[in-house]
Amino acid sequence: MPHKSVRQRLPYDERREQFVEKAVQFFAREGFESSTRDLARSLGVTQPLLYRYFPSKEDLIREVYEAVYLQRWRDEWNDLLIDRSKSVTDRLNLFYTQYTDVIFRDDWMRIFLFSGLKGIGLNREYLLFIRQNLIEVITREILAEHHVDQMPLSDDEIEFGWTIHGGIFYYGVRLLIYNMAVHPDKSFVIENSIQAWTHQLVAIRKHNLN
Amino acid sequence: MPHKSVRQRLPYDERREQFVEKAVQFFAREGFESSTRDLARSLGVTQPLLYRYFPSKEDLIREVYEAVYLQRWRDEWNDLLIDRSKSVTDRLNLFYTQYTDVIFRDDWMRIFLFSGLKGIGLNREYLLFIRQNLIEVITREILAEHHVDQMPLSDDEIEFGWTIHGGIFYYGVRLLIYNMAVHPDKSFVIENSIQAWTHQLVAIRKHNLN
DNA sequence: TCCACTATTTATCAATTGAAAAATAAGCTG
DNA sequence: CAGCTTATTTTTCAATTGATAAATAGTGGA
Repeated sequence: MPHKSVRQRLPYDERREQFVEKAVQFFAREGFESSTRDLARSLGVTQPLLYRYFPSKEDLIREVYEAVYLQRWRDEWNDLLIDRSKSVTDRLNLFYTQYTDVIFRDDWMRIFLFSGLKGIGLNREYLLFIRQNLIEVITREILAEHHVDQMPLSDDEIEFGWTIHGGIFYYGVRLLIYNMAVHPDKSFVIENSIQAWTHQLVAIRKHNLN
Repeated sequence: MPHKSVRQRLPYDERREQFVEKAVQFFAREGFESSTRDLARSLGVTQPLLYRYFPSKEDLIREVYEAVYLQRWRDEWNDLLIDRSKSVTDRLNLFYTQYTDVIFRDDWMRIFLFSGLKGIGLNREYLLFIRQNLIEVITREILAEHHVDQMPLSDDEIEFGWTIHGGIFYYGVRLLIYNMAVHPDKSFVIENSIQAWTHQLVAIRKHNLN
């Protein structure tokens, strides 16, 4: 009974997608310094096959970044955040619940941190995106709801938004990177962060009005 | 004119200390996957010399962790945080100013994140230490100052402490890992975080008293 | 059924890696 | 100055790495 070398032959596009998808999980687990041989093994193919689809390891990694960062933001979130038929608190609760469902995953978190340490440009671009589409929008909406939106946003107010956002993000880091025993209820963290955000932000603005 | 091979001969302990110290900076800059040859070059010695002082690269890295984590906490901070001759706000301001002076450095931040991603045990130990010596202590002190310290600390209250602490920590991540344009005034972040901490913590306790 | 195309594997290379063994030289002690 | 100790370098190895070239085998079309 000869061992048939089961050679799975897939269409180009299908194989390529499969590679990127699995590479996300693999590199998140093992880090980007892991070998292409190990990656190929976890894919059930031989290592040179990777080079039919990606000219170099670096190119593959770039595709991994793009798959993680750029393809997981939902455009509907932009609309949700400025939907004034809901209270800001409701909007923020809804948004952060969904957003953390997406980013509080092992692959997202680890690749975000791995790529940050490697000094990848995509990382800074993503954070710039977050600033413009999250921090600034939310800050504006909170101030509007409290009728203190006569003046443009200040650096102080933006910075405090980052601080709160970072607090929520850090919950994911403790949970997924450090495997700590965090509060079992994610919504507790979100609700309190939002409450602190609105309260403290209004205090900052009123303080700076003088 | 022959090129004299300047062979610097140092006492064992001195050379060893030098190696660990410089290795901290090197690995923070280049990551732990960098070669021992590059490290040796940056030290001005040959690569096999490292193996006279550390049995393996892994052992050297472990010493780097210890140098970064364990040797930078100041015992006086434990006293400062419970010094009730000062207000909690003053204590926290003072503490976080000094603490962030220590950890908001390229080597500390990057090694903390690198080692976290590699799943090193030391990392979790450090966070346990932070919980006991920071989060819990601070939470207790805030509640005492507001005369609502009749009941023991709850998970809710601890978790919120982590959220605020994480917000401050994230400022360092944005500054040193992502090289972003953060608020130029570190003390602004600290002051607002402390204010949000005390305010929201008391709110949580009062809410849970019902 | 045969052929052409190409997805996949086998075989291989040069560079880099962590690590060990052997050779050398600095510096102390007498 | 002789001689011993050991810090440091030179030499070398086997394993692993990213990557390429050649060989092989599925698959669809004529």
